[in-house]
Amino acid sequence: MAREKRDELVETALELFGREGFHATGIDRILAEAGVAKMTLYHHFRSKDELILAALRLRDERFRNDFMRSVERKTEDRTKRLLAIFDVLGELFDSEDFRGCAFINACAEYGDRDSAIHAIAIEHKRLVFGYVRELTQAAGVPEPEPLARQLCLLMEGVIVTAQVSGDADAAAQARTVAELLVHEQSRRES
Amino acid sequence: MAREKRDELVETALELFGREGFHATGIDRILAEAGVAKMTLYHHFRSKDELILAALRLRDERFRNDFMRSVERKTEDRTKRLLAIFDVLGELFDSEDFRGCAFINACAEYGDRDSAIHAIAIEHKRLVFGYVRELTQAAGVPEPEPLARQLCLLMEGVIVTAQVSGDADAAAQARTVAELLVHEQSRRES
DNA sequence: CCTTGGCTATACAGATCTGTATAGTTGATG
DNA sequence: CATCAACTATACAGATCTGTATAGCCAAGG
Repeated sequence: MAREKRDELVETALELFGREGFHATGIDRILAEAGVAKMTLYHHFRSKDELILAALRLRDERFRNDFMRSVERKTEDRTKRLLAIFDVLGELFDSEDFRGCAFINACAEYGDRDSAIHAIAIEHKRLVFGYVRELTQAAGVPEPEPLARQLCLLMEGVIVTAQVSGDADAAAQARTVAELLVHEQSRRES
Repeated sequence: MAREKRDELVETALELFGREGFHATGIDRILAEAGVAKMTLYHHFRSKDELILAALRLRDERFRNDFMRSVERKTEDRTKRLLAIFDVLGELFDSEDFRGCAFINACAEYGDRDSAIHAIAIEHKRLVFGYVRELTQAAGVPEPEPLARQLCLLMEGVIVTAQVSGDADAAAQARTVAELLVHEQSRRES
């Protein structure tokens, strides 16, 4: 039972923070939407910042799971998976409530690098990079680390472009660049 | 004289919005820092949002001017200018008060696409893209438009990565990708 | 039955926010 | 000198924010 209200809060908070932003979303709004009393919130969390952190932790876990699963379901071919990354991102943008990367947005509002909120964003990006590097390694390219970094740069670019300019086609653009990068690596291999 | 106080306000606002964020920066803070009375602000601007818009307009103008000038000073070679983009960005990140792209950050806080603030961000990105397309056209590549889009994706990726993860080296990574893209185009040309 | 712990409801403290009202100051220009 | 416009100073309205204090409900488990 202890979990239910807490989870309700984090879930609602994540949605509202994503839709309206962190500062713009008041505690009261979250409580009303979640149907939870204020004292319950402060029983589970020390402050609003702690709730933000919990929401971002959930987002990190959920996003990475969904992302990995989606990429791996696209194809068994280890090389094609590197391109599937951008197909998965492209599908993400079709959702009408897409509001960009929650962690990039968090860094926009909490720019201080010492902030725990900013720190969790850094960690999220590090973990995503780790996964992409696993993919490049599995693909057996000669230089997996640099390729992973390049792909991550493209990913960030695609996400931001889709968010700001609403250009869902950006994913396809990035995919062609990724093809070139992968092709270049396999050329160097031979 | 009319301009001075107004300019002071916009200048201070731009700096504080960049450092702390838009919602997190109160009017009173801007007034104190600028040394201006509150009534003066509301004489020049109808609301805080109008001040934000003015600050972003200044930012757009200033950024694009600086950016274009910097790129063009790097080299006269029209093709190398496409790579110089990323050298210029890399230098930007060295500044310790670099807080990412003000327009990406604005979209994080004002996610609604109908918002005037979001709209000015879209316009900024459109103008930057226009400049990059001019560069690719001047370089005489066979497909200037797609190349410009790809370069812009990389630019966004670099900016965000430098902001979130503090990875100033990202610019160099992006540069190598750009080299490959440009090289590929000149190969297709022949 | 009775205690305990999670949850609710309400009220409030104290700060901060945007925006306004009012009255006074200053400085350039006719 | 007089006027006019920009600017200042102060106070305040009204909303909203985070966080706390207090008191009570309700259901599960010994």
